[in-house]
Amino acid sequence: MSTTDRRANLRDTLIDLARETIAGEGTSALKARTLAAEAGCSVGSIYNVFGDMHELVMAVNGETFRDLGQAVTDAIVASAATTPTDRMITMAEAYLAYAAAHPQLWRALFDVPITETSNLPSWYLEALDELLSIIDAPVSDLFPDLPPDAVRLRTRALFSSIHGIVLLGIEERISSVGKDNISDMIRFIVESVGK
Amino acid sequence: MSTTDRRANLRDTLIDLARETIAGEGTSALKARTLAAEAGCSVGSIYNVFGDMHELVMAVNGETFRDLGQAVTDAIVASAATTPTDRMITMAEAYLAYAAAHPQLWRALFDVPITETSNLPSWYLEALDELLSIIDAPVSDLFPDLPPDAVRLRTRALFSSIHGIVLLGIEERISSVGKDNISDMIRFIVESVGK
DNA sequence: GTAGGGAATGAACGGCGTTCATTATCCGTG
DNA sequence: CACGGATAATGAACGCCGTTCATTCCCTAC
Repeated sequence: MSTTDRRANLRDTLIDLARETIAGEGTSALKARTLAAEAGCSVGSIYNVFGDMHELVMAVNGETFRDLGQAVTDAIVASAATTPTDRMITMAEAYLAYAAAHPQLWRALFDVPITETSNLPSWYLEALDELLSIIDAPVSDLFPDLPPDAVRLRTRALFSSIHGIVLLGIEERISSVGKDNISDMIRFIVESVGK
Repeated sequence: MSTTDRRANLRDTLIDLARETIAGEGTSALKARTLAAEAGCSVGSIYNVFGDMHELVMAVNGETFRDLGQAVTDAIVASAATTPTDRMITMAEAYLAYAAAHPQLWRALFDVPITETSNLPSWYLEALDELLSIIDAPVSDLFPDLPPDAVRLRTRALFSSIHGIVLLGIEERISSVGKDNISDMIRFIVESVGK
């Protein structure tokens, strides 16, 4: 095995272990020394692969984004939903299901520091853009006369709304709101938009 | 001045200084040593007043919550909005305005760790509850036949939606979405709900 | 076999929140 | 006023963190 291969191997190993830790105990539980011990390498080796720990989290997030997009797409393909509203509901429910199934990984997606948008990797905005473009389809069907920018604005509004409902819903799931309630809230908003 | 008074004074001083730091550079910029130097006391004294730094942030958040609620209430009182929909829009715009004016203080409200809901102070949930009860009024007017629980669920959905739009909108304000766009998204959602 | 260079190493650094033995201060009592 | 016990203030020290870098190791090309 060549040097390059081993390096790529270590990269994959680190990402896998990091994802496991994040999924189980959250981003803040990810420690360089612990990770190095788990991976069977030194702390320094981590920094030969990633510039810093944050970059590693972002690498995990990249894969999480792909998974999430796939989950939403799969849900649409698998469903028999026909009307734009039904399709939007299906997507939103898939989003909720993913967040509920992998709360810590999902949370890590939006835990990135936001001091400067410029230091967000470009693929990050592109990944979100891709997610939005999936939702564009039913929104566009719902408002066939609108130009693409206007459709995208409504898509953004809809996605942000669902995101907010899921976010606040999941965070205080003990207090009052159960998963059924979150579902009801999602349907209320989406159905309101879909006439 | 009695011991108790000075202690209360120190408490207020620390909260004020902490708010200044958080408002200017964010929660993560709040350091015990720096704060002690600014307040003219030792690091240990901070821990005589607050159990830990997190508790201090929560104290700041408590006042921020009051401010925010007041801002929303003031907006309603000042406006000539009559229809439920107009009143909801007024509230949502006030929420956006507050978040835009004090982004770091507003963000700190939702940066609390969420491992256990039980360790969230009860006044925290009550403060959010109070905010929701303000919004209940127009929602109840809009759906006069609904029982209080159902109204509250729709209120929650609406608030969460606006929150999500403001959250994602403010975070990437450089990239694409301007404040006007955020306003448009808010109106789109609220007006959809308001028929 | 060997020289060169990139990769691996882990001790060390600086910064953090938090603790706690020590010191200073207050206040009710004799 | 004097004194003693409780209470508050202090900041050095502790443990943990991410990150660095002088050193060592090992692979590869000649």
